[in-house]
Amino acid sequence: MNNLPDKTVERLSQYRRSLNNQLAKGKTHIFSHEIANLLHITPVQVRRDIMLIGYSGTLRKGYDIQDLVNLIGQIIDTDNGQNIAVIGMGNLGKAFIHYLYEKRTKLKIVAAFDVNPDKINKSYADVYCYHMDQLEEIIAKESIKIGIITTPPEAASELADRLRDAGLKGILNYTPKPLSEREGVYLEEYDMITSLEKVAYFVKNK
Amino acid sequence: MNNLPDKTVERLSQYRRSLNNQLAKGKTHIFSHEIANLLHITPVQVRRDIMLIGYSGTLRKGYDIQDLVNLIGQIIDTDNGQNIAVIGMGNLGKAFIHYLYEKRTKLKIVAAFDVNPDKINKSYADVYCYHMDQLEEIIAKESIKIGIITTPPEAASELADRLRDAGLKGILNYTPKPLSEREGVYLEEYDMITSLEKVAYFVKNK
DNA sequence: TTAGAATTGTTAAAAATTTAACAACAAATT
DNA sequence: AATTTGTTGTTAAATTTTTAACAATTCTAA
Repeated sequence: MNNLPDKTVERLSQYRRSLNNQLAKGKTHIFSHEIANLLHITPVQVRRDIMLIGYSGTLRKGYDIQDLVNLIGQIIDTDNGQNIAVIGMGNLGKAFIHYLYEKRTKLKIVAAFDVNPDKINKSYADVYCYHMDQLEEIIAKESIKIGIITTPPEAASELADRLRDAGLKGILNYTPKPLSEREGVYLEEYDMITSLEKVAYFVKNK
Repeated sequence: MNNLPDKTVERLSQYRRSLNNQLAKGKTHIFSHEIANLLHITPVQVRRDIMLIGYSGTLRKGYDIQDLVNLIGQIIDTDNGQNIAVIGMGNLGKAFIHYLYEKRTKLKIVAAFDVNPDKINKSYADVYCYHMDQLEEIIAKESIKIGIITTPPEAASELADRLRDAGLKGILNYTPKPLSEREGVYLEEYDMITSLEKVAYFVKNK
């Protein structure tokens, strides 16, 4: 199950969350068009994605939600979960920590880093904040594999080097300054202003 | 200039920011491969995007950065800018406000809303926070056209209705619960956990 | 002054992603 | 029992997005 299209991977994550919500409501089965409505995509796309991961529903009864959730978990989670660090304990860093707090997910934020003494040596939503100097030490100790960079943009590039050298395998860069690729590190960029400007453009032109 | 591909629109926003950085460094011209390096995409893609917006560079001299910035502005900005509201003054809402603070952009966050008395009737980075009850009133007064929803997910759907009824044309939904489409409102969803899970998947499988 | 190198603009090809079409079949209805 | 309806799984078509290829042109240097 290692050749899924990028877009399918993104949707699997979304399917799982919606499906978990449905489970919580006591639903046990769901049709492709119901999933599609939840995420406002098309039913075909849902069926196709589900086909790609090799799951089969029951005709006229739909998909067993629990089974599907489990299978998606097998595909996108690792067995023991993955440990994550947040670098930069600003609003955005806190937002991430808060987001994952108490969520049933295999992804676990196990450390935060900052340089501001007001933030260091305290916990926020059970995540302890260390001084940036301890980056390498804590990454090794906690076997952290993924880092979320939420510092000011000037710091990002040097940090990415340190993270790579410390053995991280994935970086999610939330600063507006794009990073260059580093061998052996999967890099995902996200820029909040781009999203906003995209909305602004389509508001203007549609 | 109203039929640009989605992906091109996203990149234009990124080009502009990088180009402004270069301007600030005193550079006046830039080659397609330089832009490409800054954003780690290919030079062809840069040239193609620039072709699509109808700009021409000078052979062997590259693109005039200021001209290009101006043109991108004409395309993705509106003449008088667009007013934006942040709904939900949590970490994420604050992160957005902070992000846009003092940036030279036509997008302006002119109001924030919350229900928490600790947050209401105060300013954060020059953005005043109102009680949610005043939503319609302030949207009308400030002619706000775009809303960023950063509340807890339970509140999102009802809010989207109120925003639509109040005349908003674009919604950026940052809560993990996808909204359904509303006639006449451009909707962009973004989910932080999806980004993370995507990174986790590719870390696992590559 | 000619040859070589660098760079744009654009058409065409390739790759990725989405959508359509429909056969297969289970359940519900007549 | 036959017909209709609803739903999946999948192949094929369509669309969108990216990449390749290269002619045209300008600059540099021999």
